[in-house]
Amino acid sequence: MREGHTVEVDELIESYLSNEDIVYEATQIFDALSDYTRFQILSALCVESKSVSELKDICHVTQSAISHQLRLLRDRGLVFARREGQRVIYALSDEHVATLMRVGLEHAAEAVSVEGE
Amino acid sequence: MREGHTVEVDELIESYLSNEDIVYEATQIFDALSDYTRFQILSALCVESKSVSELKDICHVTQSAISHQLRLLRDRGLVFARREGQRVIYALSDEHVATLMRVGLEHAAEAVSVEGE
DNA sequence: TGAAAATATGAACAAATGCTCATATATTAT
DNA sequence: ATAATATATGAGCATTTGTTCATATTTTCA
Repeated sequence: MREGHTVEVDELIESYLSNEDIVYEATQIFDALSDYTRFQILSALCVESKSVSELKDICHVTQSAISHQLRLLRDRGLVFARREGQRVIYALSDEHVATLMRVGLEHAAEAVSVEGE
Repeated sequence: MREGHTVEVDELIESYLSNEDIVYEATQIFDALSDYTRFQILSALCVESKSVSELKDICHVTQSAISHQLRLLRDRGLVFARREGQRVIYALSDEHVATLMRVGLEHAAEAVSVEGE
């Protein structure tokens, strides 16, 4: 969309927009994706389920920081955990997350390439 | 996605994930959508371009608050402004925003309906 | 030119956020 | 039972965030 072109919004979507709870819930999922560490966690889980320590290695932050962020993601229903011996394995629990990340990354890739000249 | 089912991530997307700048840029667009006021602004602009005072009426916050948020959205390249007499008309400048909001709202609608029983 | 209307912006501040540190809990192996 | 490993969690803290208030800036109209 450029130069004054507007997007058609589905009727269904418009009905969602008038529902405060739904709008708030939507902002919550975007918030989950707005932090660098959480985004790394979720993108790692998009590829495959992983333990806390694996996620710690990927994200280069402390175990505590990972656990705190995983709790937030759990509370928001974006991931779920299952114990496997000493390890706790986390997995994505929402199919929309991968879609959002894909669209967000496509947007970002364009933005970065434009900015870099 | 449920019960251990994992999502296939496109090769292109995986290359994006290894680019720090792109990942950061992606978190920035999600951050833009993570605030209730900004989400209202962007969803209003999805339907049609609007002036600051129109947005103020829609979002039920002060003119100053709207202008501050519009500046943030402008700085991140999500909206652009054109003057029309005394008014300044804002419009979406990114086609991905509408897609993201649609997917986010679909997710939210499911989440809210599940929570509500 | 001067007043009114619309928008932008800087300072200040309370609230939220993400991290670290210390410590608790849970599981396995000795 | 005890130690070692993996994970969770509460408190504290520095930073960020979203808002309000006061004040600029811009445009129109009398």
